[in-house]
Amino acid sequence: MTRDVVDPVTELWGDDLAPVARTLLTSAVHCFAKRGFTGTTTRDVSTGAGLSPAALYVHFRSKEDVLFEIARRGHLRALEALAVPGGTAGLDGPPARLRAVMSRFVAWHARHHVAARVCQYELSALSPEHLDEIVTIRREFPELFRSVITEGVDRGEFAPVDAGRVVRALLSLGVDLVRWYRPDGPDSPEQLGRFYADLAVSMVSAVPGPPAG
Amino acid sequence: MTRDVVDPVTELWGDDLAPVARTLLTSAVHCFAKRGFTGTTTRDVSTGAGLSPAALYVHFRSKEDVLFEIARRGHLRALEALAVPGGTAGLDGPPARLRAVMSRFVAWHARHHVAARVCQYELSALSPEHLDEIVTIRREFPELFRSVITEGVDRGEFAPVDAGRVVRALLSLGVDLVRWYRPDGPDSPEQLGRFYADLAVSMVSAVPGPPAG
Amino acid sequence: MTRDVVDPVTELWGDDLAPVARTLLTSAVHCFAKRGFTGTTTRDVSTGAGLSPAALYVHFRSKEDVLFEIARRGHLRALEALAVPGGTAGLDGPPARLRAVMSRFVAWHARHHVAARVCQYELSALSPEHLDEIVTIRREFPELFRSVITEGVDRGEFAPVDAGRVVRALLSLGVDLVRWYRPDGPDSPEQLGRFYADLAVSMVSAVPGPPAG
Amino acid sequence: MTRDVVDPVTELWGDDLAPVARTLLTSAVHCFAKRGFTGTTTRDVSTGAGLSPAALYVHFRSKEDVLFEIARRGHLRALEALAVPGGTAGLDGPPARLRAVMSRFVAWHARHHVAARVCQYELSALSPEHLDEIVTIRREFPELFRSVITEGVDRGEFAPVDAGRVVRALLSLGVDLVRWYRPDGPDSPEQLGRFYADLAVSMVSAVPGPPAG
DNA sequence: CATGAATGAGTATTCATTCAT
DNA sequence: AATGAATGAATACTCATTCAT
Repeated sequence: MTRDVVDPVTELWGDDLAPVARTLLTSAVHCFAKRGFTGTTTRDVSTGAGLSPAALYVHFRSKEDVLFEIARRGHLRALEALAVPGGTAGLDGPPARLRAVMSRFVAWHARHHVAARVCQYELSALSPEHLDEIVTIRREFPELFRSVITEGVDRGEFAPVDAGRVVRALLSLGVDLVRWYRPDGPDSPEQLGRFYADLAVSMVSAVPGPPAG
Repeated sequence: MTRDVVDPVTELWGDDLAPVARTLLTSAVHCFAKRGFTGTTTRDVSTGAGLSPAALYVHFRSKEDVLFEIARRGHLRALEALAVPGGTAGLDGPPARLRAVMSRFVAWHARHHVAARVCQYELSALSPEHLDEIVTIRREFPELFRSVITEGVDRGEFAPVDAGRVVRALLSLGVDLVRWYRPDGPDSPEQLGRFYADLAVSMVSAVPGPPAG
Repeated sequence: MTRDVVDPVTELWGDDLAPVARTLLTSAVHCFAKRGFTGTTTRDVSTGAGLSPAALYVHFRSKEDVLFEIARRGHLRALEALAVPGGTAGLDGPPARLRAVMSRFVAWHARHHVAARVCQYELSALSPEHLDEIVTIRREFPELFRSVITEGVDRGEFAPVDAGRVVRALLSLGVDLVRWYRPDGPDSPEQLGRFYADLAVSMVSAVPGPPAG
Repeated sequence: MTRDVVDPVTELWGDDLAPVARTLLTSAVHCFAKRGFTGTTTRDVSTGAGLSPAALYVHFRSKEDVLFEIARRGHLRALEALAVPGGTAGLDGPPARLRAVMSRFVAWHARHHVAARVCQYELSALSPEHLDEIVTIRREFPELFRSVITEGVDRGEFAPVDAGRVVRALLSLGVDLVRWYRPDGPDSPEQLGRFYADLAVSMVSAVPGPPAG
């Protein structure tokens, strides 16, 4: 049951990358997360990987390219985490599906809070072309949430909420946790996921509301 | 009847600062929000204020000192916005008070989303001493929310929620919106505040929940 | 008998200067002596005199002009100290005159070691024209020594030494002491002057020498 | 039979330094000697070595570090020049040993007058730690002279002079010459050394003195 | 006379990147 | 593949000097 011995950062990179390149990306994630993209030097990244400053350029075209690889692979991995094999098809109805999507989204961001910080806060350092590519992937996330919400509303299982606003709120909860989550805190990624899934459900439930007078 | 002709950034600075110093802070807020602290040059800030690069040092000790002044004044202003004169004393009960605190918190962050971005995302560039000073101010925010939540729970007007987790979620919603809020979007700061106040209330309401079986 | 209560630096400036200008020169001497001309800022000089940075330019044309005034007045004062009223005319013969010149030269440099350091080590920062003016004054010093030595040699009262080389050695002794002299050391300026006068005499005395074989 | 084709500055650095580092030190010596440490820019040093401004930082940590290396190596070399293999052991008695030490000290300073100027006049620009290290080395020089003088006095071969004062005078003669010595002047380093050795001997010889009455 | 504000020209140092080895 | 050396272009900050008040 020792599922979690793997470093949450290292497990993000695929086999298509040379081991040294993966080491560099991992070092870059830690550097970018701590000091930001502009606050990190290529020397920081290289020496963090036990290499000379020039080594980075053997594996990547530029510092920006390193960020792009992190962002691209990070976003794809997060998407995979939501669209698990079998998906939410087997889940009976919108509430269960909302719980599933929210808890997975939150748990992934908690578990990968270091890499996710880079994916959420450093995108503005990307070149326009690279940014475009990432933005295209990112559009999937609100879409996933939106489809669940609208289905629930349409079916009458959710209160008639403004889907766009609720989706933004749900995404905010998942994204902002990379700013404050600490693995040595009280909640495991999965516990936090369950709690936030409860919040999601409460957000789409009818609320007594203030006295309508 | 144009409600707000004043620039939301400029109105943050007090009369104790020379006009030129205020112009510099305003320029710095826009620069830091767009490119981050390390991605901004002192030249960017100065020329953004219509001055020579050296002028910054007539009014501030260093680039970091500029950030500190923004963070200090920004946080104090945000706190003022929550603890308005008269406060929430006249409001009848926890639900109304929760609505008041949440809507003000959210509206302030939406209205001041540019400055707030700097206050939320650039603090790690502060010196340890300056960071300490800001962190001390920041502790007030969760405290304000927590007191409302616990009172509501104690009185039985809220569901028996985990106050710490709920507070973190509420703060997250307010904070993260500085990442995506655009004033030309569909919601005014006040509208967004009301929507998020509704969400806050739903979070502390008993939820039908999944059939407890 | 309280002859020496006056600050040795302040007493260098004449009545033709405004009191504030004298204060600035005094501050400049201390700054230049401690950090060198290039290592001193005009701000150092001004604030050392209790004034704002701009005040310096009310009294002097430039930082270099301050150095020039120090050098000019310093050199003239040193020259005055050697050519005392009555001079060495009343002294009977070259040995007594050599003692007089050397002891005065040394005592002046010891007493004014701070200002003298500036006069000896910072001249290269002067403009060519100003340097010329100072060099012209400086030529008097070796001349004074040389005339005493050559007279002693001609009269047969001194050994047939190479006057040029001896003069350079005597000047060196007087000049270099500004590098190490401390008023709280064992020797008063006058004591040091007497000791170096003895050395001067021994330098022009016939020495047993190494066995001429 | 051209005696010295090697550049007196370049020969100071050891084989442990990369050739480029030696070139930079040589350039720095010339710059520091001419314009002083604070008056020299790192650009001056680098371009004086035929390199770009950034190249200095490939080989040295800072401008101050360059000065430290010059001072450290310069002082050690000067010490070596005095304590030659075989030393003064074979020399018969204090007078010969005094001549040897003084002439070597003077000749070294004359030959290396450019580097020595930096070693003598720019030490105040060193960091406190580096200054300490140099001061420790410097203490050897007066000690070397003092031991010769006191031995001569004790044996009765020198007049009963005040060793401390005489040592300071001898060091002054050697040090101050770096201020005025020019290789194209009348004296070669060795000639000057011999002349100053004569002066040293005369300083410790009984002098007819003024009639003791 | 004195100064607070302002600035053009630096000044030490850094950094992303290249390239010969 | 990896690196030590090298560099052009910054980058935060300084400084001598000016000027309106």
